[in-house]
Amino acid sequence: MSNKTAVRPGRQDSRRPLVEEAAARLFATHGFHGTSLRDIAREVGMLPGSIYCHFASKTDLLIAVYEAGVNRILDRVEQALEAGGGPWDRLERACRAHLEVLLEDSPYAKVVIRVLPGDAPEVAAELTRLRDRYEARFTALVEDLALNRDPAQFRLMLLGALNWTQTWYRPGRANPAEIAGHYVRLLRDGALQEGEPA
Amino acid sequence: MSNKTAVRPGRQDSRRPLVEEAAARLFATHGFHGTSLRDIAREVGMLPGSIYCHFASKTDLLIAVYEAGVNRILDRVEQALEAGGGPWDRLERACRAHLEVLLEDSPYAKVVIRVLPGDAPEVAAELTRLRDRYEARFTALVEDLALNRDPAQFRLMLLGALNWTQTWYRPGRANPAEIAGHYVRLLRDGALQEGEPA
DNA sequence: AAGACTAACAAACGACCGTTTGGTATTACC
DNA sequence: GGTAATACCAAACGGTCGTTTGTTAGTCTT
Repeated sequence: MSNKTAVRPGRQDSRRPLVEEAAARLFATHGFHGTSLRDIAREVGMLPGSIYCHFASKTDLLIAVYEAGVNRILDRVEQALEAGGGPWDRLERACRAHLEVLLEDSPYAKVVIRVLPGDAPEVAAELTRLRDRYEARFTALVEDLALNRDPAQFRLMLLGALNWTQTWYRPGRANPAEIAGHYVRLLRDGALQEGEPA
Repeated sequence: MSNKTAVRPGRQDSRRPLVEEAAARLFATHGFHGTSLRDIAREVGMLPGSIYCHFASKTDLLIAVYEAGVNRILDRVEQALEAGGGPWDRLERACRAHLEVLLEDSPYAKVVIRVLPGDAPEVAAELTRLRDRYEARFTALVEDLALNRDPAQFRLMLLGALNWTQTWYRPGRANPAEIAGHYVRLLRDGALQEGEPA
């Protein structure tokens, strides 16, 4: 009776990525405390205890998702910046990439924005460190604008507005490209310069 | 042995406000799922079951806190608008009031921003309705600006940036008045008009 | 082919969860 | 002063939580 081989894949961590992805999806939609290991296990069709074959604890799983999320945002933004261009163009493309991965592509990215470091106090410092890796990239982009003053407030305002989109965004209305365009244009020119005067 | 009267206040709901306030504080810092009724009860020195003398369920308690939070933000903003002024001045004062109550004064307000309606699916519609009460007030303020286009994106960007401050704000750095001033000025004039050219 | 290794199961652990029940002491009302 | 109402205690309910333990079945190495 050997016609049912490959049911158990054995050594190669085959289902680890599946666990991670299910966790990302559930953390993104229900939050960290709102998701149980049993929910995650059910999603990939295994038992709760089996998760510990791949992750030492629930918070370890969160860290893995968090890190993957930051990497995905960074990769996507880096890729969007390869085309070069002026500092304002580059900033807008970075914002567009940020919103695309956050709102449409990746539940991993959603977790980075949705789950606060304080949700897992024991690893809060680690999560903050991961978040800061991305914020640093954004700081550099804003510095390139060579603003006369308050680049920090500029950065905080833009990043805050971008991240908050997750609470109201629904597919079908304004898309990430349009939102990024609006936001960067507003910050650059101001609302008083927008559009043609009637 | 009647020299210890007034230990039990009896009929008048004396400790109900205490329960509500403790819940607001804990929901604000640890989130809805991260706070147990036992945590709340311990904070006010009573037993978990006793909370049900005042609230029918944990989600009912959340609704009460949520409603109080929205009312506090609305009251504070309304009060800040009494002084009149031009539409841009009024908007800045509203933002300042919003940030003051959110960042410094009231854990109730923090809950409205921190806790997402989806955290309590059974009452999500009710929580969204409460949130919308405030957003509507803000929409009116933006309409008064008579912008040429995209008042919706303008409102979403400003409100998003304001609400996100809760994730990075620490007392001692920029205060609410300064943040509101920066944000509104940026949105009105744009970063290119900021400061004196070197 | 034998042994080391590991993904996963099966089952349980103690702790904690939101909630309920019943009793008790205090207060307000007629 | 008797009675109803209430704020709270005391204790438990069933359920779920993150996690652990022991075992089984398959793969990889040699």
